[in-house]
Amino acid sequence: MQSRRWFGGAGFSFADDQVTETLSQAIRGTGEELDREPDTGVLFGSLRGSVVGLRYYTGVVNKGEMVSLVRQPQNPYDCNAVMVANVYGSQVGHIKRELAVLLANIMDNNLARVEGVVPFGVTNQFTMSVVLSFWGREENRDAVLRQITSRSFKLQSGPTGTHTHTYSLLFVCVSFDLQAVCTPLLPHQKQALSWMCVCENNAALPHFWEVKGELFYNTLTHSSVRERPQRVRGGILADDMGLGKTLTTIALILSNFHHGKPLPKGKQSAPQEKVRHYTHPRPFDDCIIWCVCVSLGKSVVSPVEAASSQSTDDPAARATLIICPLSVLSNWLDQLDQHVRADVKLNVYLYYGSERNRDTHFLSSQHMVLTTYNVLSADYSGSASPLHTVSWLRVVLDEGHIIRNPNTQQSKAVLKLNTQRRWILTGTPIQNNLRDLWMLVAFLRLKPFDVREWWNRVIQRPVTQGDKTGLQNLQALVKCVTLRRTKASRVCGRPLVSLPERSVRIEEVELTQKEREEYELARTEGRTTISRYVAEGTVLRNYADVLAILVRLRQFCCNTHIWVKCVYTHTFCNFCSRLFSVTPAELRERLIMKLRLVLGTGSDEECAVCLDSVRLPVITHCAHVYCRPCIAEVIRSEQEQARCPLCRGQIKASELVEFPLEEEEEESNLLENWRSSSKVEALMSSLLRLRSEDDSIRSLVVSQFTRFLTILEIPLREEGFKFVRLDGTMNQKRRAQVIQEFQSDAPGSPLIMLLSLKAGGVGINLSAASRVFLMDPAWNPAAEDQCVDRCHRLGQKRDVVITKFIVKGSVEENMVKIQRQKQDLVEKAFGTKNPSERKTSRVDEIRALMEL
DNA sequence: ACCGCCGGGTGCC
DNA sequence: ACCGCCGGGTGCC
Repeated sequence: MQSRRWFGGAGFSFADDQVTETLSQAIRGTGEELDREPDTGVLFGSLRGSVVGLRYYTGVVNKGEMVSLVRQPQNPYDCNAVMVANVYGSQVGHIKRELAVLLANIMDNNLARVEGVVPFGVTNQFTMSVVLSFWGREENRDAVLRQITSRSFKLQSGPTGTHTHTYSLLFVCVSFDLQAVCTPLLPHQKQALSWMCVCENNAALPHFWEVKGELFYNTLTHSSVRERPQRVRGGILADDMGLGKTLTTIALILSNFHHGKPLPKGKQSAPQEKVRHYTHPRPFDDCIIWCVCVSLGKSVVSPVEAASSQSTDDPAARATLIICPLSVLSNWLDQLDQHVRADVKLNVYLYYGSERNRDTHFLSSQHMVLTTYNVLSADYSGSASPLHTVSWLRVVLDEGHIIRNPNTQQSKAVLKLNTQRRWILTGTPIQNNLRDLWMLVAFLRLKPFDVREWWNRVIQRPVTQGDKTGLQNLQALVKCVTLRRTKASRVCGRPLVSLPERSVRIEEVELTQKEREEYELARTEGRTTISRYVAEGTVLRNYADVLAILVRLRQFCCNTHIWVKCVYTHTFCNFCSRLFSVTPAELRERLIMKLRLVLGTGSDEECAVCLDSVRLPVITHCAHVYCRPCIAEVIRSEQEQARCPLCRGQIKASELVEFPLEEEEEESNLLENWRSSSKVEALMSSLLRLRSEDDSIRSLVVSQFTRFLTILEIPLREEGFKFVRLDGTMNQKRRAQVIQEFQSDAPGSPLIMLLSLKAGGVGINLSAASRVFLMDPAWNPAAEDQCVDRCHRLGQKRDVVITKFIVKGSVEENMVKIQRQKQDLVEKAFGTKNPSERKTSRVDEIRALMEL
């Protein structure tokens, strides 16, 4: 098998797909190490070399095109061989032997990443030039330089040139009538629907492709392919929360079943029967779709190019698979009930629960199958996954930013689905980092950027390094697959939705003298510890302690009783000074304690590897918390040299400590010693005043600390408020009940919902509330916004008033300042900071918080 | 390959 | 003639 790959005599050309496929696999790697390569290396320099043997291969390259270099240690003619391939994985040639020795050495020892660009294109059939640039860690620069000069090559400084391009815009106007959806679509929803239909049926390639003679030319990578590149059939619907992404998607499913034709309406066809007859006029018969392509200042009006049916499409595929977080499953069912006409028989199957029907024929025969990311990845990890066997017409990822980390099982499972059309629904396409977007691009199979290398080289690195062209390329790329409107956007000069006003007021809370004394005591203690770390430069190494101190201060601002005394004494008196002079059992116990501290209090800690909130948390011996899969991947790839990404301390897989199964909290203890606090009083007086003024107004009371919510239950009961509670510990069924109860306008339904900030994050609709009390500031201002959006959304009839309680002269005031800076950053820099910058800004943040 | 390299043919100018 | 030079054959790794 292996030897065959390199077998080929003179004059023999490799045209067969098998080889091409193997090569592209070689470039892509196994998929296991997707996220490992650092994008942050520095450029050591570049040198000119030559590619030889062009006439034996079929890969096409153009002037300025990027190529990838793939080591071939098994090559029978030269174990130093370096193969050159174009963006599509077709082999172009080999690096000339003498140079290959050098590259092999550098690549095999991981001294630098080597990237190739073809400066002039192909001028003859035998050889061509290639500019090789070397990227790596600063500490490897000397070694690389030595390698290069010792073999009498010369490294030039500076990068190779890039090109700019302008892109044409696409405007689409559609008018049609939807018969199966009983809810009239708002103008912006119709616009989204028509855009989605065009994305699914239009065969035109994205604008960064140009037809040049017989070839297809990619203006971003400067590459050409003979085969028409597979276009994206789908896209990203990235509208703000509450603009009706769910409804629009339901309308899409009903109206665009096959090649722009709708689902049959009325009587349902038998499962096996192919749907050919439409008993009603098809909405698209009355549909006028015109594209106005504005290109270089000239307008051309042309009908949308009809979809050329691709031979690989399974014509029998008709089912749409919807994947969503558990928390919004019920929302889909509600919306279907609400918006689909009663006489439309839509086969919807909820693929959830242990009794789910795994029969693939059954699943294929549905119109819609609803499931969750967890069910999908659970199926995927087993043998023969039903969801991966079905040939889907369409897969929709709801809250698609869930899969932004490509290392997770969920993401891997999602990528392996077999479908013709792909959609991502998300309100927040970029949350932390540009990297978030890659996974979305990969899911959509936006060629060639679904291969990590091209994404990194054309988009990620240029943008991270502040290259304007990179940003333009990114915008062009995103634009061609994304529709994003905010509540402030306008259609035909009118706002998309006229939502009621939303105002924020900050209520400053004064601590009582006793509270102030306690707070100051804790603060002084914390400052001493942290300033020691700052002086030693060990803030990150002692991150868990620092967080613990901050959590403690933040909790003191709410109510001193949230703090669990025993944790405090252990953590601060024995533990923080020395880690290693204890027995393994003690160490383990203390690490678990820290882990609980970091997570259990509800602080929204993020994993420094995936930059997402921590999932499956583990703690290292140096007391840093990561997702287990993320840190396991680091250890797997770096083996014995594995170091903690935050403090560079040595880490081993065997020394990762997991969070033990959730123990029941001693709630009684919390309630027995109950005492009020200034913040509790401030909230209660607001609520009482509100009730006396208008007892129909409902409120969300939001905290990051679930224990604080528990504390608040006491005075609420005392004052006779009817309330419900929604937090992360509740299962889906319970959540749905609670939300329904709160949203219901039946007499005696609750006026208040106690909501944990995280649980209030995505998807749910709490439009019954028009008051939001944010009890404590969050690290991440976007989390607060998202939470407020639960009620400030479509369906909200009243003006929304948000009250933020901030304790005067406390860490909370500093958090608010940092929040503002973060907001600026997001607006300015598109939220693209690389992890090392993030880490330093973390230290700065901590110093700002503690006024050090 | 409008090269470099190899090796055979050749050999004053 | 154990050289230089010429020109044909040839050519990735």
